[in-house]
Amino acid sequence: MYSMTTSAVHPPRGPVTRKDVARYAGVSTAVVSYVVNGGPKRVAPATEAKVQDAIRVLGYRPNAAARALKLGSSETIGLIIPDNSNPFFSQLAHAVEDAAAELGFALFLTNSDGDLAKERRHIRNLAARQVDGVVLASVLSEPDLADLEAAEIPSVLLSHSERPAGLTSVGVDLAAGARTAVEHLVGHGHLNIGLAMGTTTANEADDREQGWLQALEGAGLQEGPIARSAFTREGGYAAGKRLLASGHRPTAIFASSDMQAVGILRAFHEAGFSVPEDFALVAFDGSVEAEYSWPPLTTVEQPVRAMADAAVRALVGEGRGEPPRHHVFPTRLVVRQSCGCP
Amino acid sequence: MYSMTTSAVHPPRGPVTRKDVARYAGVSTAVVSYVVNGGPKRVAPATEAKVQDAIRVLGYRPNAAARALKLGSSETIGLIIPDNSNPFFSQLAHAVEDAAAELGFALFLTNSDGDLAKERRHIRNLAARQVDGVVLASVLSEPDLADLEAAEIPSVLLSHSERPAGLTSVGVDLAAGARTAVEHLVGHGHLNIGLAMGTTTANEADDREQGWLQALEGAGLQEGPIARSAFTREGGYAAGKRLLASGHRPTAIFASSDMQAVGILRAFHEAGFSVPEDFALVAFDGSVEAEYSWPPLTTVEQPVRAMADAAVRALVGEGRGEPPRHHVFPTRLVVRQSCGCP
DNA sequence: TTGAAAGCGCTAACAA
DNA sequence: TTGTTAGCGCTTTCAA
Repeated sequence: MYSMTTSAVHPPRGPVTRKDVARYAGVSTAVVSYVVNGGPKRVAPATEAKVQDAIRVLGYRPNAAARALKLGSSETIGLIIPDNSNPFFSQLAHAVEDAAAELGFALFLTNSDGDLAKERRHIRNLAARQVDGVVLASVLSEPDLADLEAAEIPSVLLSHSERPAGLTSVGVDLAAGARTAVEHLVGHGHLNIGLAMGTTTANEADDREQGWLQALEGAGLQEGPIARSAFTREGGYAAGKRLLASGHRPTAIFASSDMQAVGILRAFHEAGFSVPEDFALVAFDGSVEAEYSWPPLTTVEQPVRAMADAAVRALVGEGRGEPPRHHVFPTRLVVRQSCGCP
Repeated sequence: MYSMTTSAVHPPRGPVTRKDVARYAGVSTAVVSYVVNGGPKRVAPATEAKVQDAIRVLGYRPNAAARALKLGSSETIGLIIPDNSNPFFSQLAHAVEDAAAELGFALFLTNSDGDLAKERRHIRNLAARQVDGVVLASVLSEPDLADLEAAEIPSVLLSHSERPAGLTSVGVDLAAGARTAVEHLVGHGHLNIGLAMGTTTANEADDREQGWLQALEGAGLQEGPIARSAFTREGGYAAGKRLLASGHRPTAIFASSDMQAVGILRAFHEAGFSVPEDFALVAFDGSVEAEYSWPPLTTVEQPVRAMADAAVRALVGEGRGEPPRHHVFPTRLVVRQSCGCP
């Protein structure tokens, strides 16, 4: 008789499960689990070898959904940003991805496009997907986190300097950063320093404006003209044109984002002006694009990587479960040429 | 006796499950499923109302992990790109997210940073997470998809013009795009047209170089100088300096990416040259940054949104399950000022 | 050191 | 139209 006594000759149909591995290795499914997860029980070296072998031979790959169901955690975090095509946010997303990956978490990326309804939908969706946490760069300073709270999903807010009540957040000191920028302009001898201020859908105060004001007051200078527009290249372009047309034309401008500064640069170039000869310009964010504009932008750099680390750690790292707190990071003025420095 | 006959007075401890809803609404769990998913069986309007009510009152939210386990699909796709801080890829990621969201899929974002080992790790990880498909902008033209194949996860390659054997891919006709760009430069009367060519980790031929060559040949022109460097701003900067130093200095340059062109612009500005007066420049990609450089870049635009749509549809939309094919999209020359046009 | 088995929450086939 | 129920693949307690 040559009858087969085992059916494990060819890999089983469909995906290989832990059961197949157990059968092939001649152990129980529990042991396979212990081997795969390195615990919680120890396994005899010989047994472990058999299991590892079976895993390799069968090409076994654990099913994350089953694991997530059992554990109640998907080892995943969500990120909601206004727009991944904005270099500041794309750098942030990259950093958050890195930080999450280091802890074994995958990253769901979503764009709200500055749309409140979309933001809310993404929050809902992420909650339903049982993410272990969400990093939210909201269009509002007090976003609606009800869905996350109901699902007991921790969240951290990004880029808010004012302390949101009872929420963990990470950001920079916007006012201090802006002040440094404007003081630098004052140091160059400018007396009429304008402001290109970004606005979000929710028309909230932004500390960068305060910082600008404080620096002006500190130097005993009058308020320069203000142009409000979106935090984008287009917004900056429009603001630049308006500033040019303003009755009391400034000799220097502080822009509340690199993107706006890039737009302003374009408006000035088109009008035949040079920066920094005709106008000095200092921006905010410290994104890569600022380094490669012409002239390279002097800008207030946000420590994106550190912020991302802090956010992720607060969510799923050692900071998990700690009481809400606001992490403030220092900014750094990166001096290039747009301010008038050589 | 006042004993309670039901325990549904206050919401149950822990997360609300479909069972709680069923109990509260006085129906079976199956009915709850039918209501939540809108099928596969019809439910009487009155019953449906009761269930909806229970869902609202209890604050029920379906558990995606359980659903994924049962269905064998997580309604999730993965995206692997070299670098989300590169505007071309960040726009692509944004577009892929949009396209996926339209179909109810969430997006895992991962960056390979041009690192082959990292790319492989991400592929593995996405496979383990049972994504329903992955869009891969690989650093290689023939990436290692073994893990995806073993898990029977469909994949599509992005930005490859040569047809990868047996794989679905989407990209543009690089040679044709490059040809158009160079022909435009020829039309401006340039006789010595250089090339700034990007290189990836895997040193593979790129059809943009062919296109440049073809246009030159077609016009009976000699080959201009070539500078090879990374597809980045830094790479372009280095290439720009090399081109400037080259013995037979070109009067026009075709750059294989917007980022390189931005770097070249910087190199030229620093050396005191103007574009397009001293040098004409045409780039490739059509990213937003090209519009706001100075001067604005004439560039070969890739239809990112359409490409993302095609990729996602091939993965999880109507294209799913169809035999592998290569989707080629046409490029469009966006004429701005860097080429010498007014 | 290993195994048996309960059960995570959901879907859908089948029964009523 | 509604209900019952068998798993999906995994982890881990409890027993051996």
